[in-house]
Amino acid sequence: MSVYDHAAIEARWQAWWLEHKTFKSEVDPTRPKFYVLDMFPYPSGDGLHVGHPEGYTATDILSRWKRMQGFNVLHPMGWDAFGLPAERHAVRTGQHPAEITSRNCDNFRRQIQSLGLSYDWDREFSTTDPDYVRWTQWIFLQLYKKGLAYPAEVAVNWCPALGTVLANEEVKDGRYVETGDPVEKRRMRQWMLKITAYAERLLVDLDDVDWPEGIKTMQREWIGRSEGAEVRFNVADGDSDFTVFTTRPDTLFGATYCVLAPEHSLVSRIVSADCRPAVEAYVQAAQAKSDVDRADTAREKTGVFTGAYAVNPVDGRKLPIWVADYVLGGYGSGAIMAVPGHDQRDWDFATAMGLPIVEVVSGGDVLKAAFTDNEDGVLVNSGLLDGLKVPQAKARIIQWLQERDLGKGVVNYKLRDWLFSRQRYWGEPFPLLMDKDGSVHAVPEKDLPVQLPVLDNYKPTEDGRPPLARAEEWCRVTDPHSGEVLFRETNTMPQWAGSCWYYLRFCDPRNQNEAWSTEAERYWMPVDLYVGGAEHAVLHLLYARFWHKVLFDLGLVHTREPFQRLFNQGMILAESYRDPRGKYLKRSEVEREGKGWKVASTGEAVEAQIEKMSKSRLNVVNPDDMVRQYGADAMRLYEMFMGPLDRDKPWTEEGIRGCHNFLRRVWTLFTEREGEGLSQRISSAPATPEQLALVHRSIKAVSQDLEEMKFNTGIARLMEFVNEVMKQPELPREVAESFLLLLAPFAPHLAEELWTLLGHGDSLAYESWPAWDEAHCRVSSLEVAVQVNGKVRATLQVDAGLDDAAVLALALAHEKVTPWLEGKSLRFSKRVAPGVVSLAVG
RNA sequence: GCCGAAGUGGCGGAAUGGUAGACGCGGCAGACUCAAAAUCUGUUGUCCGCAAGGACGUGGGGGUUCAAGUCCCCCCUUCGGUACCA
Repeated sequence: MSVYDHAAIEARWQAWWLEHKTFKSEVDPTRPKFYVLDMFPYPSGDGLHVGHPEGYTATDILSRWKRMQGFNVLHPMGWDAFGLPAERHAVRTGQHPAEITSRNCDNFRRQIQSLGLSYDWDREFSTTDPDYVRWTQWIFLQLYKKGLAYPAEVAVNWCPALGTVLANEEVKDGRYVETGDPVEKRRMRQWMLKITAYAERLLVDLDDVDWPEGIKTMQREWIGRSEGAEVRFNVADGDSDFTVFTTRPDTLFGATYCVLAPEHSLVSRIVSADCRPAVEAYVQAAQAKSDVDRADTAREKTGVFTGAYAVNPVDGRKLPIWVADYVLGGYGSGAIMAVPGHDQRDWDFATAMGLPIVEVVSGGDVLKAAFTDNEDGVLVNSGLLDGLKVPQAKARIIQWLQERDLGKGVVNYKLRDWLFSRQRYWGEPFPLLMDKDGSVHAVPEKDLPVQLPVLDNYKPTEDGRPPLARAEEWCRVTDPHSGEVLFRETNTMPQWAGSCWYYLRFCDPRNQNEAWSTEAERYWMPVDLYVGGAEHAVLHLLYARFWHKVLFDLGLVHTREPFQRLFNQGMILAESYRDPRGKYLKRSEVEREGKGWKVASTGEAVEAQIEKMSKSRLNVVNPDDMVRQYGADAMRLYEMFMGPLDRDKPWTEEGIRGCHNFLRRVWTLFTEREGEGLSQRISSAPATPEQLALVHRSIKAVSQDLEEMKFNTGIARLMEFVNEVMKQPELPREVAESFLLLLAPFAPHLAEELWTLLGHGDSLAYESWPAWDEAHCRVSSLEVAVQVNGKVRATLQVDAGLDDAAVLALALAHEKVTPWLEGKSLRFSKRVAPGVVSLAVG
């Protein structure tokens, strides 16, 4: 008997697939398409860890399965290769980021190919390829021409540690989400994309995609639509006014003061002389306050009176105007009317400052807390609104305001425009030129791509301008027509740019004349299944949807949404070990001691915990090691066998060993005999009814599990099949072949090898997926459990053809059942399922 | 605080309202072996019992049902997301 030599088998088939371009796909209108896409990786210098291939394996299994079902499968892979790590490396070493990137891509490709993933490698590209950058810039120009890209002097999130600005979405609690570096506010001229123009469609079209509800909810909350009204307030004894946004215009009679955000432009104009020092101090302090501090909702509310009053448009009452930082400058109009009776924040503020609280919606006790019910509450103390319920009162007052031109119903969004420029080197240059007056000129499309200049230093300039400003020659361009000297934009695009449209380029990646052909886009799009981590729930997925909608409006794509179905795989976790001082230890430095762990060299007790894999925790598992020891097929199998794809799961080496054992059992099943070749167990005899039942049930179960992406239970079915046939002396050829086809998507190398051993000359990649026949799934006899008052008291073996009445009679007469019925009256008796009889006595 | 997901053996996990724990890991026993490893076979929720068998058991508490891990109500814990958005 030969041994299962996974290394040789896997090398042979990987070479065969590459050489024969087995997984090359082309537009073919005669066949149905299936576009299955992985979120492409940033090729870091560390290479893959075993978390990456989880999603890749799942999509690969589906790709292989869909091919066997006759689909024309588009399954591409590429590299999201612009980004900061390569740039930092370049700053340190002086090497060009492109060199580093290209090395990393080679490594990622090697690792991915070593897993036998069936990508169409003819479609591979990197977002940093000039050929790709050209079209990224081209799309940017389309946005620019539509007025969706504009420069603005804005308060930005400046990260001193990185020397660049960040998008709102990249900052949380005043820190950069990736590194935790603090972020501060600065005013700078930046390029913005008008994503807010698409807020409503980005929200509404979520209804039409098959995404996890959680992700949809996160996007909806990020967009943050709220319906309300804008109301204009005049400042008493002056000629200025300001507008507030409120979702509760019905409570207008309950407003007892107004608040302006510290940033509000009106503050300095209306402040009274005696209040001015206090207000100016407060505004300054608010500006100096870090985002971390301002984001702290638990802290006491603060604010100062301006000395000015606003006039409530509904009743002419004078309301004091305050400045407080609980009102945000960037949302709505940066000003509110405060209704402490019915808004908890206003209530807190009013209580702290001794401002009056008035009840205008009955149902609560506004002395104790704000009453915020907005459905059944009835308006009081509100003139024309008295007696109305909240929804009716809202409609009524909006109408009243509109008739008098004092306000109007509006919809507001939390979503802000997308800050789209970065002060970095390793990104796409903007295809834009500035003249002396500061007017912007688009680079003609024929001159794209605008390539990055070569620099000898990738740091920002001494005076804080982006690295591209170092390339003085590159920056100066002479207009061929006017002879005028123009200056290039020295900001670059954020890393999100490249990933906003790569799924479209994959449809037609070698097109030299356009970003993609209509033919390819119409055939392949939309992406039928998109698999990746949930960490991109808002950022990438919102940005890509935005670009896609712009492209849709331009007639360049034919679907409203790019990703029809989205699936988020869970995280792969791993055990990590810390000594009593909290220092992390490698797996090789610790050993088992009873139920716990100890340091191998010193015997000191060690704390073990399951955590996210990371370099700093010393618990990263490298797929190269796993492939070497157990093989790519075992690696793939284990990634899927660990548990449901969407859950977080801990990696254990025992687990992958188990999957390796299973594959070795399969190998043994087919090859066990003296010498080489096929096992004598494989027979030409026809399958018995029992064998047919086994194989047809397996086909059915595996097919249904694949349909639902339940890979773990699908693999369990394959294991059950092998456990069963291992007990039998013969394995009919037809049964063996069906099994190999079921195994093929999961463990393709071994399946190919054994397929060949059975005498087939070609790859099984395009063999038909086996079909099951319900008639064969049936068995001649089955077990029936008999429950008495919900507890199983007996099981009987009955002929499958027996009718319910007969089975019931057998159950009632069974010797283990009768004692439970004695002296009781039968209240319920029924065969409630093929395998269950339920009896109730009392 | 709010939104979302999840709590099942020693571990990863399985289970259209119908025999809880499939499948795998780990453990135990046996076969093979001079021996070990590998492999194969059996066994393995907990408690009581020699056994037959019984009781208990899916985070906790109620409820619906002939029947609840699954459906309903309340609560606890963990993990993600979000946070003064008027």
